[in-house]
Amino acid sequence: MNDIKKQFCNFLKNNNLLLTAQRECILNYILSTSYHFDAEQLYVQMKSEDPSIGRATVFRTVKLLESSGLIRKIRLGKSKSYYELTVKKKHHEHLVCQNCGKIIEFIDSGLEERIIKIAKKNNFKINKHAVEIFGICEDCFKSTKNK
Amino acid sequence: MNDIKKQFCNFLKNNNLLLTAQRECILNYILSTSYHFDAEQLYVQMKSEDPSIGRATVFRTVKLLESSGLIRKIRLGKSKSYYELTVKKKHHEHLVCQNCGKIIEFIDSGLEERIIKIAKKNNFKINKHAVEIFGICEDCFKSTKNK
DNA sequence: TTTGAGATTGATACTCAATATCAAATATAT
DNA sequence: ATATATTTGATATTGAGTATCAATCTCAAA
Ligand SMILES: [Zn+2]
Ligand SMILES: [Zn+2]
Ligand SMILES: [Zn+2]
Ligand SMILES: [Zn+2]
Repeated sequence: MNDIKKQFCNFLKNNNLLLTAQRECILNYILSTSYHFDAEQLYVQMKSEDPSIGRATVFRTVKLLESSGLIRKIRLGKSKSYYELTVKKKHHEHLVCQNCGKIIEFIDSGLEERIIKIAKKNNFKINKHAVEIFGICEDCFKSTKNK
Repeated sequence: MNDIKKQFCNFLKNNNLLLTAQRECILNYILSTSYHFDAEQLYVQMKSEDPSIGRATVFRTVKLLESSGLIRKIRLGKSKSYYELTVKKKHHEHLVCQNCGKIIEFIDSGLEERIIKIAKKNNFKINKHAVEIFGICEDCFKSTKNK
């Protein structure tokens, strides 16, 4: 069993929860993909692997995975929640193209430091933060100009 | 008619829309308050002033006001959308206490500059951005420690 | 190995926020 | 007045997520 799975098992044990077949199956799947996903689309995927799995179970497991810290919720400007692994990839934020929907990830330590400073200045015990930038990506901008 | 109202009227004219009694009434109300609100709570308020107003009209008008740039959408970590005036107050971001729900507004020009730089570096034509910091406020943290 | 308390499941119904539909009412231009 | 376009409110519908609950599973203790 790899480290990430162990981490989830520990989380489960610490909370008197069990590692069930469904939970393991979902964990395996999200570890195998490494991009943004939402609970409904994860349900459809899991359903195709095991038609007996229920929607509620998938939604519940996504919550558990978020509580465990293995995934984090992102919004991407939509009404539903998206999620991404917090492990296997550095912490980053997102640029969202309002024209084509493309998501560009970026890492900016200056930005992260500023956020920590702001929290400190306000005596705020920071837990998480969300930074999202919306606009028009380079490709979309170019193709608009060409018209 | 004040400047802000004129701005909304221009927006309406430019889009072949009319300034109706309902729209004016809603505009007046949000100009008179200067804090975060959501569409449903605005509807309840407007209903109390004019019981004949419909929910759909309020939700539609909130959208119009957002398109016009007079208000902007913020999330505050909830599933519903909140809004706030973009005029009469400097652009700011939010700290959200996950314990008591308190919202702390802050202005940080360094943060704003970084965001603009990041967009530029990615050749991204920035339109808007969202920065929200979640955690525990000073008061909540103190009262936790005292236990 | 049984037993039983507690955890988990999937089906279903439900909530909540927001949107779509549409006929009636308003406004505007001629 | 008449034709055209916009807006309205009631209602139904969607979309995302949660609550309920009887049936099932797990596992430690007897
Ligand atoms: Zn694009
Ligand atoms: Zn990402
Ligand atoms: Zn607090
Ligand atoms: Zn604010």
